[in-house]
Amino acid sequence: MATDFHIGELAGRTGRTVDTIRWYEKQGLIPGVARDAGGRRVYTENHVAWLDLIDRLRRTGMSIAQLRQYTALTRQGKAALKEQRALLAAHGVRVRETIADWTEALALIDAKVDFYGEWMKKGKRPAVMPHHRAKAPRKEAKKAPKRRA
Amino acid sequence: MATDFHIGELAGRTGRTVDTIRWYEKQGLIPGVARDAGGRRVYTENHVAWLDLIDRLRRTGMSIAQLRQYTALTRQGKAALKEQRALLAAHGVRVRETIADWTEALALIDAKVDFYGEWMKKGKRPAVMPHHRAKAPRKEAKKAPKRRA
DNA sequence: GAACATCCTTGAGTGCACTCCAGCTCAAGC
DNA sequence: GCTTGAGCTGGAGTGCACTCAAGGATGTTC
Repeated sequence: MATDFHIGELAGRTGRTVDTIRWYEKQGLIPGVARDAGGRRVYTENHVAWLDLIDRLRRTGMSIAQLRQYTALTRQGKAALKEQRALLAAHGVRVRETIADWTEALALIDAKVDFYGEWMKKGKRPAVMPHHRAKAPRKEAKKAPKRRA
Repeated sequence: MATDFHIGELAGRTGRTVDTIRWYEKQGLIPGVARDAGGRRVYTENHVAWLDLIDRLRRTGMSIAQLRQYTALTRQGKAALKEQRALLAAHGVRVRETIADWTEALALIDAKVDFYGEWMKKGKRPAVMPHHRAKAPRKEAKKAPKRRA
């Protein structure tokens, strides 16, 4: 294929940095990276798609360690189909839980916003900002995203 | 009030560790902490509610820095109502965006799970796992949660 | 009044996910 | 054939949010 390319282009097309891509590879998240005569990494369209998937999973909270597992499974191809499916399905469950958690948080946030609105309008603190206890005091649910840039 | 308590109980009731609570205070996230004769921190029911709110905000991706800002505003009480509301409203917008993002990711994950299911059933790779390109290649959206315990 | 739990402060250490740097090689353009 | 740019490796550094440890003081229980 004449359409293969080097790391710079992959970085440009996937929105991550060259350093991150190399680091991902070292972490075992990028299978099938060839080298050209000069020792430079050569990528294909498949790598773009793969990085996009990785990105989606990362952004929904999958850790590098889990991604490494998943990558290892895909490397085995057909032989590990069941595990691949299971891993992704389990992640789907976690994502659904997190969405539910965040949706619940949103209700509290919106209620607080309204509360401030009332307070401002009336000039005095409204009766109740009802005790917004975390519903499951001991549940120790998922933690928060980190955002950058 | 005879119902006030020390840091250990607050930790127990809010699900965080004693160290974390002290660290939060140092970060400016816990206003109105009194001390008893022996120099120990004394908390009230309000602190439980406050920590629960903090927790909700943290878990939906608000950084310590933003929480510090918000805390500073609430310390000003009525005087900063508008800013308090604005900060929370802005956070609500980010939460909504993230939920949308995660929901979208979920569609991809479910599609992949189905894809694996088909593959397993048919014994051969289904025609398309359509190119799951990230819709906005350059958008650089929110990053992922961190989970622990 | 001795043991033991709980609290205090200061400061260092941890884990994760990058991110940057130094010093080098390689390829392409002029 | 020399500069320029992109890529290479190994390793150190960063930012965030805790987490732990050392060395003491205080309070409670028997």
